[in-house]
Amino acid sequence: MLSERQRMILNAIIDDYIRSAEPVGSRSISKRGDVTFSPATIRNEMADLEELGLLEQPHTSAGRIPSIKGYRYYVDHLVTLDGVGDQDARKLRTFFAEKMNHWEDVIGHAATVLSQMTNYTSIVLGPEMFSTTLKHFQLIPISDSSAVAIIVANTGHVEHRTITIPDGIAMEDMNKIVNMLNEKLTGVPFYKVKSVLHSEIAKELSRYVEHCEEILTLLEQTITEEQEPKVYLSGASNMLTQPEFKDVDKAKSILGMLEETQLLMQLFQSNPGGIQVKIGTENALEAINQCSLITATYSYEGQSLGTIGILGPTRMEYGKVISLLNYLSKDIALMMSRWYK
Amino acid sequence: MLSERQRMILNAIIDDYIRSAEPVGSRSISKRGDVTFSPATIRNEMADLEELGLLEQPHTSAGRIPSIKGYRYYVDHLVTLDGVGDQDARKLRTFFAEKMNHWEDVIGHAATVLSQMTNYTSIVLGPEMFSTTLKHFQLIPISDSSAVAIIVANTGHVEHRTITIPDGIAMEDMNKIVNMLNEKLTGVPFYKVKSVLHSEIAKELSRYVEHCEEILTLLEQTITEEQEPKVYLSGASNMLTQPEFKDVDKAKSILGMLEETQLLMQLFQSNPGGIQVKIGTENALEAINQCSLITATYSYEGQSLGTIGILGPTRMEYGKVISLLNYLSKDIALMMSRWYK
DNA sequence: GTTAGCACTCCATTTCGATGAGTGCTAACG
DNA sequence: CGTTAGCACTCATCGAAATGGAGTGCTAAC
Repeated sequence: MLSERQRMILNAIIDDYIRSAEPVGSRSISKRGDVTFSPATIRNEMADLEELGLLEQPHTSAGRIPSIKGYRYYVDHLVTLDGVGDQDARKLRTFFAEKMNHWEDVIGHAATVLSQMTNYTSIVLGPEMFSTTLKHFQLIPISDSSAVAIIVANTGHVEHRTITIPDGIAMEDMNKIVNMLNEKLTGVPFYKVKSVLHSEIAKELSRYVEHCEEILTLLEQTITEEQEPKVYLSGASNMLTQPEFKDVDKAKSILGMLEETQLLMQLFQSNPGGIQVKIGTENALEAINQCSLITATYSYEGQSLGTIGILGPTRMEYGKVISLLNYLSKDIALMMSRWYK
Repeated sequence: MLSERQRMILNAIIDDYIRSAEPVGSRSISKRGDVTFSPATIRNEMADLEELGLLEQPHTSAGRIPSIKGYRYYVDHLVTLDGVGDQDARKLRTFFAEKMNHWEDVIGHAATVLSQMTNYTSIVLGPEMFSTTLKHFQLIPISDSSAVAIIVANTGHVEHRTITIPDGIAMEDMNKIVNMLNEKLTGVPFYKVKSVLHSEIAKELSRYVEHCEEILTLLEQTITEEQEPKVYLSGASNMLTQPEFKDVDKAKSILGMLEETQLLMQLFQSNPGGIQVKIGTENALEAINQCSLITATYSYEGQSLGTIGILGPTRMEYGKVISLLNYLSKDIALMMSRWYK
């Protein structure tokens, strides 16, 4: 348990370090105004905080910097949520006022705004269709042997893919089945589509359509095919403004990682809802062991749909970012419900 | 006009410099084997080449590096197209063998492969719908006041957007019009849609549908709305491996630029078809004045559809990249025709 | 418990000279 | 006359040594 004074000092050090990116000395803390003790006293406390593992010393004659544990304590107990500034709020309002055609545009654009406002990197996971329901399913023939399958969800989300139609299958038969599927599957959540298909539809169809099995399998694959949510990335180059990544090799390993969509999705795997902060080595990936990742989920009708996140150096403006993500995730939810008023 | 010997020397210098990224001295050229003159002779020629503006000297006691003009001469007269290596060819074959659902996936994936094979940054402009024709148009209602419009092109390309339906317009009326549009517009190239809409359809409809004007305007907007081609970017972090960008500020200005889709599209504006090489300051954007951009267009049925490009330092392996882009752009065309055999 | 004072540590920056790669010029060579 | 060997000169780079200064830990006094 820390004393009040220790907490003040820890807070002051982290604040300073977040601003300056340089080890903080006892003298500068003493001069800040909010901690009115002499440098010597502060030095003593700092030594204690270091013993507790909350601070570190790059070398004997330097000031202190926060350790991972120190940041963790700061985030859990000390950080003050600044709220969203006037300017940012205005920016967000104009952002949400913009008319956008695609669901995905909203999310993608949100990523851009987020990275611009924070000067960090933003990573946004697009909505998953998993929990939504099927609204419409359709095949549009393109040539003799190929067609475009279009799948619309109740959220207005559209998926489409090109499929190849095997030889010996008549378009008519396909259409019969598609019509049937539409009747039976509309309103069914995607995660149930597969079972409904097998239990209710398969037998009924088999009577009056040739090649039924084959067609059904094809369509089933088409509808249920794993559709990984899209990942939107913005402001990756902001990483380069951080002094901790002025070393090109470090920067490269992070930016390289950011290009691999697969890895990014891994980062977002544990998804308990609400705001989550992962500091330094708390992150699974080694490439971002010097970074912190703050994530928030956005939801629609109580269902968590996707995640928005900010990646920055461990020396991140936690207060600002947490407030912002909180604000934005709620606003996105709001916007979605308005969208389908 | 350069003498044969000068061309050999210029070629040798550029080759060496592309490999090493360091100023090339007369001695190392002399030792390469393909130029059998003494260092002193080579020095004389180098001085001449410098006077011609083809070479530069970072400082008096350093070797020479190619100037923009030097690279230009190299690309126009000297470069040997290596062809595509076995390994790369194999990689491309497996790439094209993969089954992909979306048209866009092919293009996006091509960008990835391209950047991996070259270790440069690849930029790919997705297919434009401009020159394709309309195959199918449809509205799917999502809620009382919103619907998803789906537009399918003859290439299998799908566009969709969410539209808001104004109060006082019945879904029925909408559907009538949509059906009509499908009849009349199928097979019409997108760039003609607007005029056909006005000349052939407007008057005919106005007779038997209420609110005709309003609906038509809405749909027209929906169909013809500027759809900027998507930009796919891959391997941006490869820039950081280049010694010329070890300075973080330079790297930042380039990577920052790469994040702005708008700017990237600018880069691709002049689009004469075939392979195009822009070296250093020949590029419009200042941010890439130290880079070269090589682009190729890919086409379908004679129509140029989009562009694939490689961005790297001016010290780029021109021969390799040009061969590769040439190969790939043709393969994409091939693939597209096979897709709709 | 707090603070002033002081010796000490160690990084960062500068300075300086040595090193060496590379040049331009001149003179000799075939 | 083209080519080449030789040589003095330039200048970036590297390492060692010197300097400065920020910050600490400890002790003793308040």
